[in-house]
Amino acid sequence: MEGIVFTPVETGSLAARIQERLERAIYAGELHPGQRLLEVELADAFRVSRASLREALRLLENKGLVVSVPRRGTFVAELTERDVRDIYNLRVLLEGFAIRQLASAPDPDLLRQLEEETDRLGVCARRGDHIGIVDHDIAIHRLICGAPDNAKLLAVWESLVAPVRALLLVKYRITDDSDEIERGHRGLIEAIRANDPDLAEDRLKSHIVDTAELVLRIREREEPGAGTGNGEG
Amino acid sequence: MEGIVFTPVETGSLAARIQERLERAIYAGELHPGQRLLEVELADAFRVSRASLREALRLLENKGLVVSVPRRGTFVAELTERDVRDIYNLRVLLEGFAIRQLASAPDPDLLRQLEEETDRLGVCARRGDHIGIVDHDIAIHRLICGAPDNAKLLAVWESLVAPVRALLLVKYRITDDSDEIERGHRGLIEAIRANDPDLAEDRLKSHIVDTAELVLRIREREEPGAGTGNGEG
DNA sequence: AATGAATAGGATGTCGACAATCAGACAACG
DNA sequence: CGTTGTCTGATTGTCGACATCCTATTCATT
Repeated sequence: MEGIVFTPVETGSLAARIQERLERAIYAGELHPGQRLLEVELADAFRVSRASLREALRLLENKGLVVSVPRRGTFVAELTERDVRDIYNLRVLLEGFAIRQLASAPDPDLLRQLEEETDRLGVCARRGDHIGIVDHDIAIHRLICGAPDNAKLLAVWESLVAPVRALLLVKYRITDDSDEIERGHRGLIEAIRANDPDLAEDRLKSHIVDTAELVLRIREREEPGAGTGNGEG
Repeated sequence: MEGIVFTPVETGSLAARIQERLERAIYAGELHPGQRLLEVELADAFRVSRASLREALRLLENKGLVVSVPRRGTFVAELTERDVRDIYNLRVLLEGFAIRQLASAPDPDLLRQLEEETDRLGVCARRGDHIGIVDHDIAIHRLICGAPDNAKLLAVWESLVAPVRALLLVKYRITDDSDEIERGHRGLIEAIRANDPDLAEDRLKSHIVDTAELVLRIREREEPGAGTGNGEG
């Protein structure tokens, strides 16, 4: 009876399930940034009442995937170039702090988990499984952020994960150089294992900044007219 | 038509107003940490429907003031010692980053605002106005966090402000050494104006850590049996 | 032609009620 | 005596409908 970890029991909760469906739809691009989400229409589509759907929208709002303005409606969140920069700068700060602590006192168990995720990341990369790549990429960075054992820090990081996921999907839809993808993360682990906080932080910073710049270039190429979205919700 | 700042138009929104009332009640201690919030009871008290009240609870949940577990109910959030440490460590990270940027390139206008708030802080301190002290204390740190001009960073900081406010109320209910309160913040401004990022970050860090330790001591003295609350919401 | 008001349509805000589910108490059984 | 099963009261989850407010069109006026 010890060490056993149970998978979370089906949370049920209509709102939670709807929230997940909508989240996937946003990631899949079925719902475009800026698009208005009509409550009655969606409630009808999901065969639920507006009350449940509104609750789902609230959950989405907490995750930062939609923004709702009173009496005006709810819209799929738009990420301006500024938002992207803000998010990545914040990631540099948070994850930099985390990886620095981790590299100062490497935890063998955590290192093993990091390598496992990176292995899976490599498999997905070679397979061209973009969604899998993103999942494992995020999992790696989540592990890093969990290192300081600061629940609040992790929670804050999680609040950024939704837009980050959307951005990574954009990135990996274009670039799927499997070697490059894997190499970047191996370098991080290497620096951690080497007990070198400075190197780890530097590599992490480069890693994140490079991604940000790449994502911004892709966005600019695809949607030259973007950047007029709202900045906050 | 420039420089004009409009006061936020009456948001109306029943849920928002209820949320504010509940928030104040929590700060005032009328609702104890861990206390269950019955929907029907509260809805009845406010003379609104459960729908509006549930929405208000969701808003509170976003602010981290309550935690709700599905099918079990909603409870006033409890802060464990661990939570306090996590929050203050995170503040050190966020505000340290912010004040470092600010001290690297001091903005005269921002400095003026900081001094104004500190003046008001001093007035409240000498007057023994605890709530006012907390308001201006928070306002000062909010200004600092706004320095990097990173909306996400500020948003994340705001997500910590509710528990921080609650903790500061605890602190200033005990210690109202008006000189000490004002001096701490003057030191920060001084370091910023001196264009000394290292000094500014150091002083900020001490300032925050000292507060955290003091708050923890007060809590321990007042509620020796605390610390069994949940850790996350 | 441009501006402003009045109106019609539609979407969100709010409400009260029903249904599903959980906590606790109590009884039955090993 | 401890454990399991059942029942009951209470509370959250969900629903459909009405009220309120916003948007956009239309039309009169300058």
